[in-house]
Amino acid sequence: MLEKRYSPHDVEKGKYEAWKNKGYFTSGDKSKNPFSMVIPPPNVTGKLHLGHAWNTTIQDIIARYKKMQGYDVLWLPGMDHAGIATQAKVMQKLVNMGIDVTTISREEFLKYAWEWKSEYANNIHEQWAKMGLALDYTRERFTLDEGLNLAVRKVFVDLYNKGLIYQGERIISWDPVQQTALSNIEVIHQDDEGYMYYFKYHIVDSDDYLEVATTRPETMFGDVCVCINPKDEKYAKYHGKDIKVINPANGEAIPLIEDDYVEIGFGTGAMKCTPAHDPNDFVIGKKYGLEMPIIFNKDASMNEKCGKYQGMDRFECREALLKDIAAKGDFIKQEKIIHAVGHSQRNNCVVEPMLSKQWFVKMKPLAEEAIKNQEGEDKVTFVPQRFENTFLQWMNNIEDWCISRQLWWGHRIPAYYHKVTGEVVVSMDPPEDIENYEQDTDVLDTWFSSGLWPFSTLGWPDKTDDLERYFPTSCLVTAYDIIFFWVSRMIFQSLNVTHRRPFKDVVIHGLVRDELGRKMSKSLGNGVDPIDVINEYGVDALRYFLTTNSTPGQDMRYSDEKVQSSANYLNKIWNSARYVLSVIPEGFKEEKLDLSNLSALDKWLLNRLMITINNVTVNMEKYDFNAASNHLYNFVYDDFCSQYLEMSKVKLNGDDEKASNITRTILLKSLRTIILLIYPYTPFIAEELYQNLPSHLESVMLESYPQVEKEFLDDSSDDEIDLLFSMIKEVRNYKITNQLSPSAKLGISISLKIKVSDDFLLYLNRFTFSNVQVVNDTSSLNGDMFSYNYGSLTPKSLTCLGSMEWTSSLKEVKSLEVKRCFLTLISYQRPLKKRSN
RNA sequence: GGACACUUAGUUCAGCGGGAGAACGCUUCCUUCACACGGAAGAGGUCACAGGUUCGAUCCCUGUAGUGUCCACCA
Repeated sequence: MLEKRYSPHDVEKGKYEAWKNKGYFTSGDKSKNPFSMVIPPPNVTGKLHLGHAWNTTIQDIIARYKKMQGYDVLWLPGMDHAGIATQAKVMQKLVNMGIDVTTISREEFLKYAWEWKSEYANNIHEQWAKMGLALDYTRERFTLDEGLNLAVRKVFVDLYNKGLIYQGERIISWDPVQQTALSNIEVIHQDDEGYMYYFKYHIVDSDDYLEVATTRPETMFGDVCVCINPKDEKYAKYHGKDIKVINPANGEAIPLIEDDYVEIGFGTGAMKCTPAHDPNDFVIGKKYGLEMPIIFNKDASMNEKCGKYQGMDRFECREALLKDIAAKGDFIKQEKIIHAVGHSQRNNCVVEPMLSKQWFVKMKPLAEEAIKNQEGEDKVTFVPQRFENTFLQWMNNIEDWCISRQLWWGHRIPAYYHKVTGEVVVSMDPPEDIENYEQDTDVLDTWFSSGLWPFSTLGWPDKTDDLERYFPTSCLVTAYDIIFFWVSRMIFQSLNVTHRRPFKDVVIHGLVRDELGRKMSKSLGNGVDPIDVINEYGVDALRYFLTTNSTPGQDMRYSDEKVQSSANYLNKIWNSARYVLSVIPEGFKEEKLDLSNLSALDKWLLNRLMITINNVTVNMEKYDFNAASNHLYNFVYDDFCSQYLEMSKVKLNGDDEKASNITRTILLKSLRTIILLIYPYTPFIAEELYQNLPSHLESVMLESYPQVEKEFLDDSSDDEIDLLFSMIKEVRNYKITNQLSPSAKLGISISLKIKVSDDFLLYLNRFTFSNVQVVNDTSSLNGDMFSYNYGSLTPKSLTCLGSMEWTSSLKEVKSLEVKRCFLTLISYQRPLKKRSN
């Protein structure tokens, strides 16, 4: 027997372990068609947040739904080593432990990092369990495990041999805090307040000077020339002459170069050129074969090329330099500006463009392949579709990908340098005479290995059964903010390596924001811990809230009230189940239902039920969980609880045994269907209620998804039932607006223009507390006319369905003066479309 | 500078060529035996603005304004 109140924590207890131990999460039933997903591997850096909860719940719904549909579902779990983020956290931890991280060896550090990993992996496992995720743990992977390392090495070597990976000296974004190179998309451009500083660059052997502006005066130590446009009339007197100017930072004479690159009329028209610290200047430097002095140390302090400023932090140096130049009279002015400044995605420090030797992936050929693939049969379907544009736009404008990182935590680059000759060997395995070589000390960008995730986790490069069976995967679920980082990389890596798309569908969702619509962040302290929400409202309520409160691809606001409201809905289902089960006697035999033995109300309800199954299924197939759940919600509240369930009491209290048993059968059938339809969203309460059904399997997880039974798609009773509900509502409204008690007894005469069943009067009397009589001729009645419409289409289909008269035989009424009146019910036929979609 | 999204009830959001909806909040009534985490009946919206297409537009098109996000090397 169910408790009166739905108590989530009692319901949740023990179920996850039971499912898991029974092996319900394990894939591999070869008698079924496969359906596969890989989880977006969370970083092993911390706790899972609401975004993870949302992301994984969507996948869990899909997994459970597909399982019910008879698929062999593989949902593969795993975690990401998250190079920079994890290394930073582990380093911090070591500092806190009092360990000197400046002297620690690579091996020692990695030992600590692996300890960290196993600790955080545990946390994540616990959270997955709390969320109720049907993950196949027998296939769990880690982006840094041995199998994946093999895949990474293979891909690296293949790309290198194809000429798609190269080592080169180029301007990259340098993170001076982590002291590593970053890829372009790991740099976030923020509009920061800054200054444009104007300086005098004196012309050698002249009193004249050029006015040159910069936002980064400290880079002047790396200036190798000043550029003007050869057509700029402002500088006509310098054209074609061999002129040198004095760099006010260090007094060195540098050439004045004329190049079209400089835009006439922009700024002062004269541009300082620092090839090692600016991507544009780098191009000019290359063009003219200029020197490219690097002026920063790895931590972005000034190096030995900066004279007395050596050792200063770059920003300190800026201030000091400004003062010194001003003292010499060569500082003209400064203007406040707002400009885009690159920050590290990980630690928000200002990144420094810097010339550096790194490994790159040549992107053009890979991008072209990915773009072309979207035109063919094997394309990746984006849901919602508009995100395909986001993807294509990025692929169309992509630059080469810097993949080397100056870190320890990651896949080490399989390149070996000969100690004597300097020869570079790139190979899966170390050279046989390894003692003569040194392996590259860098590791790969984390996203390089996660880009292989959909096939590396299935055993690639080996031709495994899993790979054969589950790849390409069916579906991938992720938020829009990592389309560039991950989705697109999986697509081009997969196409290049396996010549197949990595997944058929990619379902994109938004971000969770706080109640005020702000991003949740540590610095704002507005994050919500899913575990807290679960402790307060239960995991099913959280899951239901997360997956039913936004449109695909849109952001969502977290709201305690909405989680509460979800819990209330579950309580509603709980109590409707309690009622249904309470009216089913021990050993009850279900009646065989067919249209001939059903009442108008029964037919109406079953029709609604079938339409609901259809609507839910259609939307589940579209990954529109909000729409799907709304259809079920409306059925549960309106059709089932408010109408059928209330009215069932009339039959069940009557003496028609057969009719009662049919009613019981329909109640059970509806309840069972509701449980099965809600189950993918809220598996815990569904399992609990399911176990209380008179007949059931070992677990709801073994059930099949409800199917539309066409014989019950019958709307022939809809007019009668709609009329009945309308009349009841109208009478109740009449009582309230006339300040009558709800149970006031009215005498009502009605004249009906459609044929109704015997039950009609029975229900009307019972639910209006009235004594209704049918009259054929309304002309003898007098009183006020009320008009009531429901639905509408065209005036042509207007049908007069009935009218009723009130009589004032009242008891216990507040106002005894009740007018005699007619209530005329007018019906337009509703458009069929509205009923069935 | 490009691109995308958003603007609908007091609030948060669905919907989308023909009926304007949900949740929460609000009003009135009801503790009748599934549920007060409830029930019944309501109030509340020129669906941002302006044009256009259409028999008909909240929905399609164009433009305007505002909001948000992403992308972009301009000194």
